[in-house]
Amino acid sequence: MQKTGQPTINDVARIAGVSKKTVSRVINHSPLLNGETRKRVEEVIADLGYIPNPQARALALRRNFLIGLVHDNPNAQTVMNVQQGMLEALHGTEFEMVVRPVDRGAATMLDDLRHFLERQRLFGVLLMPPVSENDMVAKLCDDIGCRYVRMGSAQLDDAAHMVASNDREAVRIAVEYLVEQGHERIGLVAGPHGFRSARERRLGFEDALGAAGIALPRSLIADGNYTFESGLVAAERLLDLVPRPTAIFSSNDEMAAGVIHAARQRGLEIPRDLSIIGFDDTPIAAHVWPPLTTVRWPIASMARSAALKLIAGAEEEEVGVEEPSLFLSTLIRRGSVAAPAR
Amino acid sequence: MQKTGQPTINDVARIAGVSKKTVSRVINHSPLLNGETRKRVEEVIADLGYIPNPQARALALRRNFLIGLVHDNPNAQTVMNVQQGMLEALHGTEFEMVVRPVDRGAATMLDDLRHFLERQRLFGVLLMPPVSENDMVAKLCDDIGCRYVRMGSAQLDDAAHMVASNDREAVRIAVEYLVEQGHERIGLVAGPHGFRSARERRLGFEDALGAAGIALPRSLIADGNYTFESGLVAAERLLDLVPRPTAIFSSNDEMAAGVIHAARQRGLEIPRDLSIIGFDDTPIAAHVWPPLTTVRWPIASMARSAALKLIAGAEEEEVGVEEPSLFLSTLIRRGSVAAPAR
DNA sequence: GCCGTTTTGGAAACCGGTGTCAGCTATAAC
DNA sequence: GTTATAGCTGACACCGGTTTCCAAAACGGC
Repeated sequence: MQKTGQPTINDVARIAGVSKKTVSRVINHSPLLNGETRKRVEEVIADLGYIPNPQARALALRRNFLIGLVHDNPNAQTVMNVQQGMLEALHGTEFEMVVRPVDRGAATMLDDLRHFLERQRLFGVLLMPPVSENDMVAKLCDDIGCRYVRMGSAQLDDAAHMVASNDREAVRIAVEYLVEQGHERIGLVAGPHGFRSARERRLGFEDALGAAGIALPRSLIADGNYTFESGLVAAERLLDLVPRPTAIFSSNDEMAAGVIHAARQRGLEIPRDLSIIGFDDTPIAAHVWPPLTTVRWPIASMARSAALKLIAGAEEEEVGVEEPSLFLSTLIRRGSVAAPAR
Repeated sequence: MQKTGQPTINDVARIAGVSKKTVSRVINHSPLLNGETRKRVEEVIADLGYIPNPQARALALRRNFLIGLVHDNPNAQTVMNVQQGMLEALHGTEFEMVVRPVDRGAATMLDDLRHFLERQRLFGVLLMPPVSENDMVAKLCDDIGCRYVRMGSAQLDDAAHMVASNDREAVRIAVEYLVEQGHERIGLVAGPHGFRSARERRLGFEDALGAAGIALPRSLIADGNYTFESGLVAAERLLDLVPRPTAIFSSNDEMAAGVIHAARQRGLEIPRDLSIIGFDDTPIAAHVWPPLTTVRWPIASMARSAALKLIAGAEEEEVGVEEPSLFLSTLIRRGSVAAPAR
């Protein structure tokens, strides 16, 4: 009867001279346990190096110790930042991270997601934008009974289910900075329709111009889809305008890189001939030339906070502090903004 | 006795009028089954939309349907490419992806990994460079009985456990291209010590110069650690040399972006005054100005292939074709190379 | 028609935990 | 001293699959 594998709860119980159930109580920090017995069991657990089998717990509890990251975000850097924040929160806990990309276009997206959630019985999921902005997905989680936290660029939901940044205000501050520098003809490279972040950032842009009493002709707004190429195309249109805008706010850094590219291709020097501000503060912002002035989006901190919110109460230690649900973005001033040439 | 949840194997058995065991045989494609019975059971399964509970299977089989991605790679884009390739391979299967970063520096790295593998009983793991180059990790997987596939820049192991690219040859071809253009003073921004990829790329660099009969003074080799900043620092040293090198090969794109940055800061025009070739072909390569000539590293395809290797045989359909284990990188010619000024 | 061999299906144990509930102690109240 | 009460503890069923063992049925050779 040689035991080959890892110790089980039965081994612990036998050696400690108690029942499985008692060991289970120790593991789960049940409050109804005699100090004496608990201590003895804990010693045996430490002795054997016993670790509860996650598969067995998952079966018995009808719930896995997995946190899902559901995303359809095309930006690799953003997704990695979120993963990093999540993993930071999960580090040292019994939770693991499962990554689940979804196809926002697909008609079967909701069904696929439902199957995934029902099958895997995840402990909870973190919803990244833009899929997090889809109320149907949140409702699906509610229906199935799967915990979730949404991440986004504006409050959509109660604080228990949402971690948001305040993009509108951050963009307003950034564009006001352009105005302070003396810019009056400022172009906007907007994000894709249907993205909440795109809408909030555009609103912030309009807020700033409105407050400064600067008119915003429709022609100064160019659509993009958050990719480098779309930023390049949008910039080409904006730079063809007469008179040419002296500054451009791009709704994310990758498109801002495209704007820089387009400007350089036609011989414009940045920031002398054109000022540019981006959004996100991905590494690309620091690496382009000139370094990009941009709005730092604290997405990793948001993800960390969201993950902590998700597992709050499940862990041994009490959380104590409530996780914040609103994060403020800050303007990072680098070298892509100057006063307009007179 | 209202059943609320999803159907179980018992429901299927009861309705089909057979035993659990028989249903289990159908699910697992046991060959010893009457065509008649099998068909009836399959109908009931389809009717009920029955899906075997992964947690229960994991417990009974002592093996999870999770594939781990173990990595300590600092490059977000590379990690995302690998994830994408893996997920592509896993799509439509019963496998999910669990991401597990490890801390290469930590003394407890191996122990942490062992605990992770023993606890979670993953089906298998994919090892990304540079941790994949650590033979201790491979040995650990062997000891524990966890399947694994290593990804890397050169063959380290038998084909069943390894998917490799041929960096040395790819770099040789890239540097030969510089030589063909007339460059004779070519600098190298090397990768960090201890990285196999860094070593292979350096060897390829030396191969090309050796074949061309060009001497390689030690001063033309600058160390980097794959980050933008290290590329910038390395380039500053190389560009201070007299005579100045007319071309630089950088062991990855991010450092190449740093080289471009450094060159521009001192007023050099690329490619007129300095030719640059990178490695990886991450998006940054196409987005810097001028667009970077680089070696495309097919990391996503490699990851896809590695994942398929891992799950080969576990899936219903026979794989049939053997997955390739050696991938060739190709030179992507963009705008950062020209003949040296005379 | 008898017996041995092969195919098929069921009962029960098992994987390693958790929940329910009854029973056994202490302690407190009378 | 007896009883009510609360606090621990353990026996047992259960989560939903897989596996072992065995019996029954079907088949074939003599």
